[in-house]
Amino acid sequence: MHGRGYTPGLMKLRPVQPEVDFPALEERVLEHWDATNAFQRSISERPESERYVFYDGPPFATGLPHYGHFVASVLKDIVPRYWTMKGKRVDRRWGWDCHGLPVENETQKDLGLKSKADVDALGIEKFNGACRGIVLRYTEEWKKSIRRLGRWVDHDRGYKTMDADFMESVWWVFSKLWKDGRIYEGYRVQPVSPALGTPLSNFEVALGPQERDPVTKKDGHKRRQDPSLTVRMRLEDEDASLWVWTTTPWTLPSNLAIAVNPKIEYVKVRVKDTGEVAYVEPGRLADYQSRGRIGETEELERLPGADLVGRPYEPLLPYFAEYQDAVAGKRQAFYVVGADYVETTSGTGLVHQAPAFGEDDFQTGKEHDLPLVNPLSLTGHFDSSVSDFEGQFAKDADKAIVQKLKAQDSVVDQDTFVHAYPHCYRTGSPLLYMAISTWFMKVEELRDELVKSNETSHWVPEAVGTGRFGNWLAGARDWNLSRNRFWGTPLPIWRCDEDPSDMVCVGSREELGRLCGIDAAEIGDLHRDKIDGLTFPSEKTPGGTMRRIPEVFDCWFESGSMPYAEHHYPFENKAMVEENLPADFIAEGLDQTRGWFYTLTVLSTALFGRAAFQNVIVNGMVLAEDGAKMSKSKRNFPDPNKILETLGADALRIYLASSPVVNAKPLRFAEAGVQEHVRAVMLPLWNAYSFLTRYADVDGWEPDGEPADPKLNELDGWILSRLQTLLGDIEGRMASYELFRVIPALLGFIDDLTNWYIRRSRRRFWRGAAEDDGGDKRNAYRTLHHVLLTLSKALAPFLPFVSEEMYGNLSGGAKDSVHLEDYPVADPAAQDVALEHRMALARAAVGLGRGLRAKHDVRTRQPLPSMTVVAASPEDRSGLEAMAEIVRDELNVKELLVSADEGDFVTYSARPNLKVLGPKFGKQIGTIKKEVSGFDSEALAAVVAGGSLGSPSIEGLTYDAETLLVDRSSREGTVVDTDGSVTVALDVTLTDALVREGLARELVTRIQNVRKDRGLELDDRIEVSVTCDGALAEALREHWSLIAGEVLAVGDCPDPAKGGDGTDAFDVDGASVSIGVKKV
RNA sequence: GGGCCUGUAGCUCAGUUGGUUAGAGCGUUCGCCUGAUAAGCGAGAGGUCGGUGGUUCGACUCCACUCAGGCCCA
Repeated sequence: MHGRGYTPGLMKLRPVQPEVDFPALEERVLEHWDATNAFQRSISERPESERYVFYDGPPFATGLPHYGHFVASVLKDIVPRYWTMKGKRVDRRWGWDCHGLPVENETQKDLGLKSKADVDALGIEKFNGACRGIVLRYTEEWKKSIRRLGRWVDHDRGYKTMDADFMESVWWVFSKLWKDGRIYEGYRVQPVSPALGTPLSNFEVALGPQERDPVTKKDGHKRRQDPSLTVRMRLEDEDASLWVWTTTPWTLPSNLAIAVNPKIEYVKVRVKDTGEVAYVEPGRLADYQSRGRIGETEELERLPGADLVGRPYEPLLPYFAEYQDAVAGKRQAFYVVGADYVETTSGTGLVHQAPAFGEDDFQTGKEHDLPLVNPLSLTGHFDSSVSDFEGQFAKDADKAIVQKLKAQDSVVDQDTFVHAYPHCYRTGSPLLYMAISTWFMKVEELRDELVKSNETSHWVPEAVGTGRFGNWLAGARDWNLSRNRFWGTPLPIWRCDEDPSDMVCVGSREELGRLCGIDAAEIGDLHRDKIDGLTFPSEKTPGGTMRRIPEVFDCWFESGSMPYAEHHYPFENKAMVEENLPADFIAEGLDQTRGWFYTLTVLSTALFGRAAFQNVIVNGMVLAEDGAKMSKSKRNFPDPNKILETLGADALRIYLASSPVVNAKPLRFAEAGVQEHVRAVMLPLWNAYSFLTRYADVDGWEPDGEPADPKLNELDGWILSRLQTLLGDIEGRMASYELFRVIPALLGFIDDLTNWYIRRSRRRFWRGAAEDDGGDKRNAYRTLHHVLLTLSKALAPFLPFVSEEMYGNLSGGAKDSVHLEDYPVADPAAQDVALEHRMALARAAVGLGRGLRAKHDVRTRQPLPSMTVVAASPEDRSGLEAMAEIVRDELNVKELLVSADEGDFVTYSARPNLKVLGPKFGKQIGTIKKEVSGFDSEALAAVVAGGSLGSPSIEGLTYDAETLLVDRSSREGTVVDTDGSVTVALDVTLTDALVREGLARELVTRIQNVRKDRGLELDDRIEVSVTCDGALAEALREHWSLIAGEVLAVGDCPDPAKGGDGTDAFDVDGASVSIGVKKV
């Protein structure tokens, strides 16, 4: 990058300014990657024997990428980059999901097609051509955004589910299931949009018009008014009727049974006016009567529903009367059945059953072996079996049906009924529920194996795998995998037009060609428009012609086939695919639990008897900042591309990767959150990097390849040890795929590096070159260089851009890209736990000291005579003594005293340690609390010293260091503070000499500020003039050499009485001073 | 309607087998430090841990019910 090539090996560091434009830097890095072919090389330079298998879950390209895709993409980039640097060969191929209803809907809209019939009229070929045309219309935008995000993925060798090779593999998958006996044809009651002439998915039903119920205030389907008809069905074995209620008169021609609840009580009544005898549920009868729909009745008998079960009745309408006949000694239909679902909240308590037109009816029909009659086409028109209404639309036929029933005196009551009812999301017309022929995969029989193979997958978070997904597998139902649509992979079933049971499942183009007697090479595309016309003579049925059934696959079947189909398995790459099952890693959103995760698992288990993936990270949903769904119309979220352009991809990546969203929780996306990561991570990191390069430049230091000595200076040893600790943390967290725990560890390290290591080491770098420091400065450079270079590698998977920039400069271009490097391995031997501990003590002491200064209003520039640190353990005391220099310097005190006895500074109070005492003395805790609060400081001092106290009232209880928690508080009137493990006491006595030294430091700060204001370079030398008097003047004279050294002033002490060209005036503790600075 | 998840400071989130005074970051107030830093440090204010009831010596934590939101399924 930066337009120059790297010379491998060590070289002078390029000085880097603290001002930085991350987005511009990232653009340069992207160009560098392109120029060096870094992505391809990151794969090809790793051995084929070390494969790490990644599957990309394919998105639809019908919309633009949004934050949800970004989250998944960040995960799908970090993990493969990490394992690549760990030496693995990680192929990453992009995938596009091309089929499915969203695409068809979009196309229908574009072409102005309202219904399935319109599509038929246009022709499948044209329609599919249009679908193909729009599927990939946003791919360029996707490629651009994904590239800008820094995700490395191969688009050129990507797969599309509409490619003929992919589709052929899907055929193979299906044919394997077919051969294994896992496919069957069945019926399923589905919502049908008669206007579209097609069944709808539940998803589409939910898209339909919604409205709030005025009574229950709950959202639901749009409400509509339907006819409410109560009819009489005449019993065959008694001169009495069954009263039955329905809101869908058009289903009455298909009535085959009446359901009662065997457990509830019914009555037989005589209507006084008419003499009619009828059965009905008594509560419902009362309801009819209270509304004046039925006159007075006389109760004849009470009986449980179970007594009605089995009784035969006359068909209401004649169209399917043949099912009255007994077959094998059993009446086929037109009798009363028992069904637990029958309730008494509406109707008559007796429910009309048309098994083809309702889920409950269908299930009841299945249980009682009722026939399935459906006289309606998918467009809702009666066929010839219902001769009186043939050709009429079902809903339109309601009136005529009611007329006919009235004419034959079958109507008890006619009314209207308002209820929530699903409507078509595209045409607004009410949906019809009817049993449709569909193709199923047997999944229920596979449940145990599914659960077993899932146990071999590592889920992040774990609870999704065991809970949501595990439960779903355990209760899995057979998978309806056919759709009555056009743009999809056709089901490869050819069926004989003479004998529907004569079927052939085709598993390849070659097989189809052979059957049809054409050259397989002529069969290119496999979409419906190309293959529906291919027929062949039946082998089994003389004279029969085999034609393909019209259904296409549920597109989830295709995405679940992706591990095989992306490689055109088994037609190509057979051994490779089989060796690489299951995948090492996949990642998708929580919404895919029942989607991709499920279909991958089902197919892998059915085909190969194992899980499809070893590790999976599940991400949560990205919401808008207001907690609502991100919505284009509401404009409640910032443009993703704009975030990338203004704040940069690195910041966005770590914002997402460290948020709860990578642990399957919802994230409220906030631009301020991204900004915060620029501030908290990117800038400090950059400033540390800039610090090193600028000082190295000023000093003429160059990386010399020599390792830093951890023993020479505690600070160096400490940060080197902390680096190892960080690497160990990252290693563990990446091994368990807990990415959200990586960035916080990094934040802690960056804080240690910038706010302690560099802050404390500043003077070591600043020290004049001539000064003899025993190699301390050189060691500091070596240390910081090593830390930042190692960090650039460790951060590369997470912050691929800034780490590339840092690596390029710090390594002298050892490799073309940091992403071609090996990941730094944590070395436990290089950790110095004791050193980390004593540095933590020192930092605690410094923190307390700063707090005391603030509390007693003594600024840090004012030197103080001494501070005493008290620690109980000898190890801590010697540790603090070793850190005395650092603590003194940071706190600006002349002397650091370390003491074992805190008695002079603190008083003790105590609480019982409930965790220890609770289980043993449960009910006596109240007494114990009272006793313990009575102990005075001196008594407790004995406990602190290792002694013990007996309990006055409880037998067998002694209070000691284990059973008591001792609290410390500073003694009245002392300048003391404690955080429990460390106590510090600050001596705030001031002498005139100390005051003068403090003033000298004030002068240093003022002069430095003037330097900064004038824009002088770090190493510019200056002449200083100062005008002041009194104590300030004395301080100036007394400490001139110190001041001059700090501000890089040359010459003798200026005469404060003379002044000179002083222009910047300040107030120091009420005294005025003016300062002039001139570059020499 | 069913399954699962979430609800803790103004905001984003931690909170280990139940244990005492519920933490962090951001924001806010006051003070401090600063020639790497766009930063940093210290102190303060800010909480009925969604609600109700239960188990227990003790509940943010366990149980039941309930309210609100989310994902999926029906």
